[in-house]
Parts: sequence; C-alpha cells; structure tokens
Amino acid sequence: MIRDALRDAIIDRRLAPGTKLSEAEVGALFHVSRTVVRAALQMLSFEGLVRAERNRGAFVANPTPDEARQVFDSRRLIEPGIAMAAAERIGAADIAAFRMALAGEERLLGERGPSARRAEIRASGDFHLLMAAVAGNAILLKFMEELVARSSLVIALYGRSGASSCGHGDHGRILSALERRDGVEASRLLSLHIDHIEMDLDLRVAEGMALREALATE
Amino acid sequence: MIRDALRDAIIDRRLAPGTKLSEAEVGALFHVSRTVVRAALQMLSFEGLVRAERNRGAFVANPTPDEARQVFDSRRLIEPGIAMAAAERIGAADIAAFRMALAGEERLLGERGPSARRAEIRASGDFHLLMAAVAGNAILLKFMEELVARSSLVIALYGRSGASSCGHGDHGRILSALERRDGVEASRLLSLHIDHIEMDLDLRVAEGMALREALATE
DNA sequence: CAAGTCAAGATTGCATACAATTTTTGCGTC
DNA sequence: GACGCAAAAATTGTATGCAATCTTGACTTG
Repeated sequence: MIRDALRDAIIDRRLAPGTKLSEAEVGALFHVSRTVVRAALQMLSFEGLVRAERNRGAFVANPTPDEARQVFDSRRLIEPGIAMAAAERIGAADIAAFRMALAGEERLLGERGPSARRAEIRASGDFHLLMAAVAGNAILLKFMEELVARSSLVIALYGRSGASSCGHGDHGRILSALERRDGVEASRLLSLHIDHIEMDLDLRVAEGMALREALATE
Repeated sequence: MIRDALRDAIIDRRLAPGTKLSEAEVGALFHVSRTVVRAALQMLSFEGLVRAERNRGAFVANPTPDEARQVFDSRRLIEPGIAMAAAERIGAADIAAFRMALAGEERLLGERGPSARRAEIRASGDFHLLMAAVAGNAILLKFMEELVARSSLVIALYGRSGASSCGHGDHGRILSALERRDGVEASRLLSLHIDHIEMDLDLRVAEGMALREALATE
C-alpha cells in the first residue's frame, strides 16, 4: 500500500525528482515503522523510480536524458510485440475495457489544470498496460509496468508543456487495429506512437543538470 | 551478497524448486539476522526466482510449463532487438570478451558430470548477458538478467538430460554475425537459437504437476 | 474409526533498540 | 572572514523482541 502511494506521488510529480525519502519521515506519515518503509523503498528502487544510496538514503529518481532514451528504446523494442500478441488474443470484454479507458482519456483531454494533466499521463499509461494485460504474458506485463512508470516520470520531467502528452488519437487508431485483429498494423501504429511521445520531450538539457540536481537534493 | 549466493544456488539447482527458504535457517547459515535475509528474499521474489507467500514464507520458484513458455516468448521478443543494438555498438574489447566466454563454454562441453552441466548452463547464460551489456541499454540488461536467471531455472527443471542444453555452435555463429556487424543475421540466428533451447525442453508435464509440487514442498 | 476441534509449537510480520556511518555544527586557528 | 578539524546530531544498517498467523498433532466426539 505504501509502495503504491509513493509510486503514485512520484509519477504524479507531487514528489519532485531528487527529493529525499527519509525512512523515519515516510514512516511517520503512514504511521508505520521504518521496517515496512524500507521494504516499500526497496521495491521502488527495483522499479527504477527511487535511487537508493548506501548509508545515504533513498531519493526520488531523477532520470537523465540518456536514461529517458533507454526507457523509450526499450518500449520501442517490446511494445510492438505486445501489440501483435494482444491482437491475437483480444476478446469482447477486452474491447469494452479499452473503450472505457479511451472515454476516460478523452474526457481528461478537455479539462484544464495540472491535476488533469497528471490524470491524463496516468490514463495514457493505463491504456498501454491494458494492452500488455491482454497480451497474456505476465512477465512482459511486469516489464511494461516498470517501463510505463518510468515513462510517466520522464514525461513529467521532460515533457513540453505546450503539446498534449500522448493521444493525438493514436490510442483510438491502435485500438481499431486491435479490434480488426490486424496485429501488423497495430504494431506499426504503436511504434509511431512511441516516436510521437518521445518527440514531445525536450531531452536537450543534458548539461547543467548535475548542478541543479545537487540543489534539488535539498 | 546473500542474494547472489541464493540465486546461484537456485540456478545451479542445488536448491530444488519448492524448497522452503526459512528466514531463520538462511540467517543462521550466513550468520546474519532475519532482517537482511528478508531483504535478499524480497529481491529474489522480484526476480521471479522465489515465490513469497504471505505469512507462509519464501519458496524456491517452481515455474509451470506455461510460465516457462512466457519466459521464452519474452526472450524471443527482446533478444533479437538486443542483438541488433549489439551489432551496432560492438568493439574490439567486446569481441575479446566474447571469445573468452566462448572458449570457457566449449571447454565445459567436453567435461562430464552434473557440476559441468551446471557450469555450462551458467556460461551459456553469461553469453547472452554479455550481448545485452554490449547493447548498452541498462534497462534491457536488467530485464535480460531476470530472463536468463529464470531460463536457467526452467532448463534445470524441464531440460532433457540427453541433449546438451544450449550451444550446438549457435553462440559461435551469432558472434561471427556480430563481428561482421550484421545485426539482421545475428538477430535471425538468435531467434533460431532461442527456438533450439525451447525445443530441448520437455514442457508436456503440464498435468499432475500440482501433486508433485505439493510433494516437493516438503 | 473417521472427522472435527483445539492447543502447542513454529514461523512470519512488524516495531523497536542499538551500532555504524554520514552530515551538520561549533570552535579554534590562520 | 575563511578554512580545517572535531564533536554532536541525525540517518541508515542490523539485530532482536513481541504479536499475529499458520501448521501440526493429539484429543474429543459422533
């Protein structure tokens, strides 16, 4: 439970990258001992959302542009295959779930404000996770959960505020292809979709980050 | 350190699938408290080598044939892409490391006995991990570490004793393609190679496993 | 004699206490 | 006023103790 609460806060960027997650402080907030906090932090460290330093503590991950590229390279490698599998296995119940997720996304696109943006990033990730679930491979689903979480963090960090984070209708078209069981087309659209997301990022800030990071550590 | 020792023991099948890993017992063996043992077991649980049950304890994973298939499906999806990346980035030092790994493998192929078989499975996995390291994506490397570990467990469980587990020279041919920087060919060979490994397994024991599993739990 | 029940033992889950390390802070000196 | 050093405060790493849960085996009962 604590892990999920922290993960949500990190992905929503309520916890800024670099923030120190003191065991005692987190424990006080949740009214639990450091023991369980440590377990939660260890899990998040495995997911790459938290960076743990020996004898120094845990910090909200601050992915570099290079790490951001690795996240999207990984997704470009894995997700098209997931789309192929999902196209083969998709059923009526799955399609209904997709339609509901899409409706939620489009509703959020109309809203304004930072909380709507957060919800939008989250909903967009859920679409991809739903597809991974339909593909029916638990291991790949776990990988995708990690990649989507890291993507959300990267988008929150490097996303251009102007452009909308994800769906220019991409999700809708991908779902259409899945419904037609056209795995090849779904795969192709998904690949383009990941390109779109990455192009929306501003990964040029490679230099100078080390200094700001030191400042952000508080 | 404890995590690595346990992982090696699991992969080498010195710890049989289903074996209970009691916190107190493991702690006594390593002369540490249950606290650190719990941390190690949590990590292995994340890697899928250990199955943790609430209030019951941790057990060496006993992958079902279906899980085994998912492992190899995942590898079929990811590894060809890694081969492509590795072909682009491979350097002289990498090739030297590959040659050394291959020499070790072929030496092991000549030896007899269960300990040579274990070392062979391990060396075979190291070849794939080396390729992932050369590919230069830390996230994919971590995924591959998990997949290779799980594969080793699956091979130990379902491998036919007759056929040699991995290299019918496959690794050598893949390395040749990498040296020529022929990513497409390396990718194709790797895909076939994974098929070879999976064909060497006997995954038909789907039924009746539940009973044997209950017995193996001790 | 089989089946259900309950108590004793064992094991995990969590909290807390102590040790080790790092960070901060205060003092002295240049 | 700046720098260096040392002591104190804070934080993490590990061990241990107690409570909760599960397992086991004997005992009761139909």
